[in-house]
Amino acid sequence: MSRYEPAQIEAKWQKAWDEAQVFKARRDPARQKYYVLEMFPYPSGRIHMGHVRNYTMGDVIARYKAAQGFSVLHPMGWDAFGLAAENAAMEKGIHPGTWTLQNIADMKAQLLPLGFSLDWTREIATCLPDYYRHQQAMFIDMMGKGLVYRKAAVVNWDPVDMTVLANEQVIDGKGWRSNAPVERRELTQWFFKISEYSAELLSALDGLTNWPEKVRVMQANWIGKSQGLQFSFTTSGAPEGFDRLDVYTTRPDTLLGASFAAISPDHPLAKYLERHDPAIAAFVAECRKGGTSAEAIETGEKRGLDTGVRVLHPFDNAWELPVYIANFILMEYGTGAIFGCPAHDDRDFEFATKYGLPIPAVFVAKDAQEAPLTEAFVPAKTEEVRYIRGFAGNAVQTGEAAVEAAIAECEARGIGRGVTNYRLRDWGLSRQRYWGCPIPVIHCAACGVVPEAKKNLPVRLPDDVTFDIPGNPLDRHPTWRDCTCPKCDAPARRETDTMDTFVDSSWYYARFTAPQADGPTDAAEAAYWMNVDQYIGGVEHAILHLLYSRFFARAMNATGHLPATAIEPFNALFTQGMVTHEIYKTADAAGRPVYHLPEEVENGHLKVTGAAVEIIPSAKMSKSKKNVVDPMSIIASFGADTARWFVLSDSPPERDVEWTASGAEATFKHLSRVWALCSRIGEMPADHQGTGDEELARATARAIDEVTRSIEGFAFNKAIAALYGFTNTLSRANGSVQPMKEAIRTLAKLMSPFTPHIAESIWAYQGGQGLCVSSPWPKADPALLVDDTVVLPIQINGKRRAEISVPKDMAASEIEKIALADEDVVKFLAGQPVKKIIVVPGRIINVVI
RNA sequence: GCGGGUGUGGCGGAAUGGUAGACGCGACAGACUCAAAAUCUGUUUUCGCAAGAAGUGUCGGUUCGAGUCCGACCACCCGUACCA
Repeated sequence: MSRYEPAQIEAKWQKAWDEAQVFKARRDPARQKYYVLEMFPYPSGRIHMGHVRNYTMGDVIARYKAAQGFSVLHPMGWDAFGLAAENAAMEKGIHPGTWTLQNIADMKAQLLPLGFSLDWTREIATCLPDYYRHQQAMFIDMMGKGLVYRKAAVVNWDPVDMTVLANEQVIDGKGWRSNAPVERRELTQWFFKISEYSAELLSALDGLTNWPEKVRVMQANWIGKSQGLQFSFTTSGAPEGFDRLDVYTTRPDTLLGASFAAISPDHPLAKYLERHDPAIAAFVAECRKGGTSAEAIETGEKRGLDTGVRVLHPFDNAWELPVYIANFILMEYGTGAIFGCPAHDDRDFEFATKYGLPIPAVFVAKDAQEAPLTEAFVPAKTEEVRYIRGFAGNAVQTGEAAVEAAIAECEARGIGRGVTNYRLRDWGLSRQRYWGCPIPVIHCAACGVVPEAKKNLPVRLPDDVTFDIPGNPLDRHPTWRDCTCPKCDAPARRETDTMDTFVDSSWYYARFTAPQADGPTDAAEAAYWMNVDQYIGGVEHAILHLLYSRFFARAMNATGHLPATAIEPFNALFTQGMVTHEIYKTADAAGRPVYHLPEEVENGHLKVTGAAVEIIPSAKMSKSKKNVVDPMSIIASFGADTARWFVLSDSPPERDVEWTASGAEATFKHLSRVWALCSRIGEMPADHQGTGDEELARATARAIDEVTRSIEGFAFNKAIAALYGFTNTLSRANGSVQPMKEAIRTLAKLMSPFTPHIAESIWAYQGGQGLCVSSPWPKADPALLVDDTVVLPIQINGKRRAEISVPKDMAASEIEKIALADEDVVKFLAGQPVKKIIVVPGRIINVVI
């Protein structure tokens, strides 16, 4: 065997796999299927270490499951619509489609050398009409099922560029290009009725036992089921038509601590007053400044304005509360109006203090006296409190029981009713942008809003668009926009909004099961391949993408595109950590920050100019900060197997990992050692009789066991540690020829999910049958996994003082005797009486004195 | 602000409530070499000559025994509905 030259062997084996079509997924009813999917990439143009890590994990699972005999589906595609393409169009004058397709080609060329076991015949790109026509058809089907509707919603509006901004494009409340203060503006937009599934999306989380607990908790909190009281305040001094003010509260037990009521600036009452009162109009206008994100709203200064309107406390009509307009109240949640109880809510306390409102306490800590509060008293749910203004029912209750009692009592008094509320809002899918899936709807003066006829699908994006002026080019494209009504043939206008790109990624997993089907899916293919058995991706998608996908699968079932068994599309989920890197920063003459790629920097200085760079510790790799490590240079230097092994070797997959290149070189050295070991074994004389064959067989069994269990548990770093250990054992072993060959073939097979190319070479060289990739996974002989003796540490008062070696199944009483007779133990006891001795079989002995 | 997570040697990390630091990197020493690189062998938590002591972000608790469980905090990361 010659030197280890990855470039040569990797190309050779990739060709061999390709010719044998080993990764082509075939529907085989005789075999159990396994569908492994990694979150498909956005085609930014370059793959980065995060991609390599994600796809290598998926590839390890795919190759491992194939070796276990499963019929594996492992596809890849492109989440190809999105904002970045339009930004590129504006900056570089290149068409978003051209830019995207070129990026796809570039990224695919970078992915191929990594040797992933992907079925490229199923490749899809969401920006192609072949894909989005089915999305449009499903949208029309969903309209038919009442899952789509229009309503007004707020967007970020850049008043200078006269365009809608994404939250990402709002920086410190200002437009990223214009630098103008952003305003919140209402537009009529399209929505999916995801809220119709709130209860089910929540309860079905219990069944997702192979999802990370944290993701289920985050989704549950996001859906946010709450039990509360909805009731009406009677108003006083309010304009006509506003006799009552509906509020929703999860804390009706604190109703007697009410100090004020507050409404959202988008509340109908606020809008009415805005038109009639200049002071209120000025305040509401002020509230509309800034972006729409929850973070911007919640972290901003809490401000309010007394409207002059009063509401009457439902328990006492003589008790009036002022009604404020407050900038932190969201119209989307509850009724867009609240009552404030400053004594028992931090935000209300801050508000009441600021505006000089009373702060009456409802309860105190059990043994405390009532005293003026210096901060809100918000006890943990279980904490015992003493109600001093409680109602009859909750005076003896705490926490949730008090809330329930309060609801019951309010209902009995005819004040409101108990209501289950969800925080989850309907999914606004309208985007005022070009590079997305057109919403297949036509606005007709006579017929109203009409879905496009299915025979006219796809509604294709026009190619002749320009990005020289901000805004949606579809709006100013008359020949595309003008059309005829599919119902009455009258001249009509096309919807110019496109779909949120989350729609594209909410059903791609289903499309992969039949990427060439005439409809969105094929019933037989979907029935065989769905669900995804293992889904792998970043934890940043824990809520939105995964929740939208869960909703969409249900919608596809409702519209006949997925079977009822596929409404939870992902059987198991694994969330991987990010790949991070230092950021290298200098400044230009004007003091603006300039970022540098890692390869431009050496020992804290720029290679070219020698200028010192500022090193910002570590952050998620992002193009704008230039802290991306290009995997291609590692593949070029050391090969794909090194890159694959290294990204999985040190860190647990769910944890963030700081990229360091030194480890990559070390991995290459290790693979070279394996190669040399393989040569050495291959050159052994055929009749060589060695020693320790029994121990080698035990080590082999242990390696099979550890690697198998580690892969099953997504502990790839531990699988690799076990492979290091086995390699070290094997390189020190001096066994007979056949056992040595057997051991290294097993090593190759165990390595093959991680480093498939070198594994094939070793397999072939050591006389393995056929291709390594198609060979079955080894099984460990259970008899070789158990040892006859165990070493037991002996603790004295919890500190390790000695150890003894005893037969595996020795009785505890025997172990006690031996332990107490141990020389070191006797020395440490120094004659003191033993109070207690704890023997944990097979584990430890603790002597308490 | 709110929801979720993470924190262990010089570094990445390992450890069903049971020997803290597996495995790897780096460093150091030795072998080989005229020399270096490469390779191989060994050492490597800290303090201490040793015996021993301390030690898993901080403070407190439960336990025969805590990195692991509980409570309070600190720092950082992710998400926060138009980045994907």
